[in-house]
Amino acid sequence: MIGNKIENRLRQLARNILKEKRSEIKSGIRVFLPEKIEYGDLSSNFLFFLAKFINKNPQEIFEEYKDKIIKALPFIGDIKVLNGYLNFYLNKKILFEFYKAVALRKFEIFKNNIGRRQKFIIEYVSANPTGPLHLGNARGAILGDTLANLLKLCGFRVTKEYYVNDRGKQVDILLDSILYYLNKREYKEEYYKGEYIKEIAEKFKGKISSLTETQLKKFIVNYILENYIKKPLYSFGTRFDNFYFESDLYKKDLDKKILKVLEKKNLIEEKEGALWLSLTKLNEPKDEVLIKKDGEPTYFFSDILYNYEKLFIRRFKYSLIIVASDHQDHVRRLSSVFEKIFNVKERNFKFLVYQMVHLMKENEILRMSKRKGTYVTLEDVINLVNKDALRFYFAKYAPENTIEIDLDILQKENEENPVWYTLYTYARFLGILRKAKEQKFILKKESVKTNLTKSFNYIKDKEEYLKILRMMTQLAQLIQESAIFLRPNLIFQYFINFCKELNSFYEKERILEKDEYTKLRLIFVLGILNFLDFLFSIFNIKPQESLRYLQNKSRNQKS
RNA sequence: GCCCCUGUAGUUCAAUGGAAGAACGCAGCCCUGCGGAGGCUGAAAUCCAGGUUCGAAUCCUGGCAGGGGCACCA
Repeated sequence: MIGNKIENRLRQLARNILKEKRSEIKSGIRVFLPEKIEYGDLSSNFLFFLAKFINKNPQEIFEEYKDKIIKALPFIGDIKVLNGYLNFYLNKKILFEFYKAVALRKFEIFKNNIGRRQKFIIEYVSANPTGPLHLGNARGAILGDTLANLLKLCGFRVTKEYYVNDRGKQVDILLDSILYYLNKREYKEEYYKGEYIKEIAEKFKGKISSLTETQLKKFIVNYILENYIKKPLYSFGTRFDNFYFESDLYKKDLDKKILKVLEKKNLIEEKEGALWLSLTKLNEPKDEVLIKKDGEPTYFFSDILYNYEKLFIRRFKYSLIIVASDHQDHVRRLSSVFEKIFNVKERNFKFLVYQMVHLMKENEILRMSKRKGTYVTLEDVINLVNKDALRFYFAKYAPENTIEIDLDILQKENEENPVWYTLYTYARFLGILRKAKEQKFILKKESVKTNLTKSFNYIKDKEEYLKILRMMTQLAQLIQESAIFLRPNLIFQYFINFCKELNSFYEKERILEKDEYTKLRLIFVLGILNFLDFLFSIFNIKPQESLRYLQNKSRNQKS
């Protein structure tokens, strides 16, 4: 990736100039995307960094080392200084590489290799199999999907996993809730309510007497997993590589092994009939129960086993767990366990805590609770609004921000939702190809290949065309940045800005003209459409060929 | 009480210590058009007070305001 190449060369040059400060150079000198494309295709803080150690301002430093900088970066193109930034403009050779790539759908050009084929497990959603998924889970799903896609583009071997808590007290309560419905239990406040309990009770009514409780629980959990979790996830566009069951952790004596390890480290204590992990010895505010006095392991203990299994048995080099902020403290303690007891480095065991999704109703937060049966399921919401609209709506937010959506507004969401803008842009450019076809301009793959160079030579000095192409090249850098910082919302921002440029281009430049260059311009359009396909795919969205869906949606709104 | 997250145009959001950027709304302009559900132009913002820094929306300290968490639940 070109940004990394520049970064390495600049760091090398800094080492030559400064003759020391090695560690600071590595983290201090960076290449990044400039605020505006007018500033360049890529930028660096190189001069600011040197200014710290050399008593001169960035401009003077540039004058002094200009030749060396140019010599270090012979492959790049123009190098300019503005406001102390070093700005790079890619040369035509590099631009042509990108041009060729998008026209021929060779999206590898946007990849990088910081992952070096290492195994990366990303765990997300992982909602309890005690009821339907709700809207908040969808935020985790879109974050996980998008980050998984980005990490793959960075060369990691990614496994997407859903952890199923199929044992423990909540599952016991689930079974009791169903038995209560069938008049086999006394009422308790804690029982789950909601239509699905009735449905499952009716479904399993006949089998109750012939099955053990353990078997029943297994059936029920699987039923919920299939119908109330996997099904809405699939229609939302989320696929997992693996569903890992908590109960499987206790089949290989891993629990005994881990307990022994902890005992050896003198971190186990018996208090009030339960087995405790002495986290206070590791400077944590409180201890944690591992085995309850009834002999059952806690969720926390299972999580230690589960993540130990990920890192040391399945040998994932990197683990990322995406959770909502109501798990923030749990996750912090877990991280502390792995760093302090198992010596796992922070960068190998990462967490992304995203803030809650609040459903607003008349300016008040609608509190969602599975037990009370007062929640809006993901399925309900994607029946109301287009799932891509919902995906895009969530994709806009940085993870650490709370999302507040009014259901009424979400229902009305049509042209106000940015996804319509991107789809509209796509449709406009697709319209050009369709019109071309009507006028007997048919682009064959062979013809694209043979005319690529001509097409590039035609567009390469035209400002409007060039701006679009240059923006496309920036995606390579952006993919790496948004993956490293776990911020898929950066891609969203870029997407909207890119569409804005496309519409501006569309107004200014005509493609289908009565001259001999139409074919050359059509190749450019083809590249744009391919590129948009690629952008949509990062969000697991497939662009639609027409906007008919949207028109129906607006009509529905009126009726 | 303790811990975590957030406070940016009228509104909803963005910005790894580096050049505050969009969308919706608002004002003006552009329809004999490759899809006007567009485009162009403009007005408009970093909660308050200190500090660190060549440089702070971003880091630190103290306020103020909102959200989340502090179970032998998951």
